[in-house]
Amino acid sequence: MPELPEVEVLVRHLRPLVCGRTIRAVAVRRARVLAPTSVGQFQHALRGARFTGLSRRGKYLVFELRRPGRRAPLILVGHLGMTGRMYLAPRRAPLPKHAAVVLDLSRERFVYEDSRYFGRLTLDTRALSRMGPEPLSDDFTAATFGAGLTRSRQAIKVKLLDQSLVGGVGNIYASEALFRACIAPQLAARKLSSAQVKALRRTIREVLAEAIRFGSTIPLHHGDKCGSDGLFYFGRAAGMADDYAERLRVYDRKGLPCLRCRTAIRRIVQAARSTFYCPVCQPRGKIKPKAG
DNA sequence: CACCATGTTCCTTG
DNA sequence: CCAAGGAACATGGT
Repeated sequence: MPELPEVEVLVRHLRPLVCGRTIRAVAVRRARVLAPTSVGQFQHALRGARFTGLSRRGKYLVFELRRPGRRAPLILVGHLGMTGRMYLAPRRAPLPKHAAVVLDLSRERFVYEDSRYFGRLTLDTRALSRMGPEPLSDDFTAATFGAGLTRSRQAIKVKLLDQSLVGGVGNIYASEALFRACIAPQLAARKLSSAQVKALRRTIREVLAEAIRFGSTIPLHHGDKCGSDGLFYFGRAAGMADDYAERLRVYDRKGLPCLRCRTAIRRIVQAARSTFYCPVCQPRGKIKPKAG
């Protein structure tokens, strides 16, 4: 359930639930998700610690904890990979098959499950410092963004995914932002005009902010049962309200008519990921003058 | 069996 | 040193 908006919604949901709670016991069922932190380091650091804050950076969750007798806060970094979920569950509830880390609080427990184990829950904070500015903050300027793009020959869609120029844009919203800005995903990053850079900066902020707003209106039911975790609405889950259909305008719409011009949406593969776009609204070359 | 999947990192090559 | 491309990671759904 990745991408920035889903993480933002999750962080807002979890913050009041975890803050103030103390970790009584730490169970690691899949050591890989802690890497490069070892199981021993992880358990030693977290046992007895109390959650004092939770924020988001790009697609990362940043937990802040305090330990008795220690001044400095402890930072715990989470990432959901492709299939991760984090939630509080009753202590007696059965653990899911792919529970990776379980933190015992007093009457409940914090569960991090991830069927593919691509996510992380670690003390290593290096990924945070490598990431570009927050797309919704004032740090994300057209000037900085444009300067970064100028140095890259990569296709703009691929460049957006590497997180270095702006943090938190994933595969779905990269296609969505490019569609709204009418920029072809194959266009080399350095070839964007300054008008296109400004437009893309604006549409990135727009699609992310809209998705957060939309996600905030959906009730979250995590934990056991209800196979539809409230956070999977960003995928192609069934039972979605109608406004959902309007949210994603190109992603996963291969062969369907473009909502702007009715041309069939195309799917291509870039850097081993699907990209969806409208060949008419997002032209690669110069826009030809209409020939009669 | 085939192909697809919301992500990141590491390795190789130029 | 840097940019770019591809494999790897691991599991489940269609």
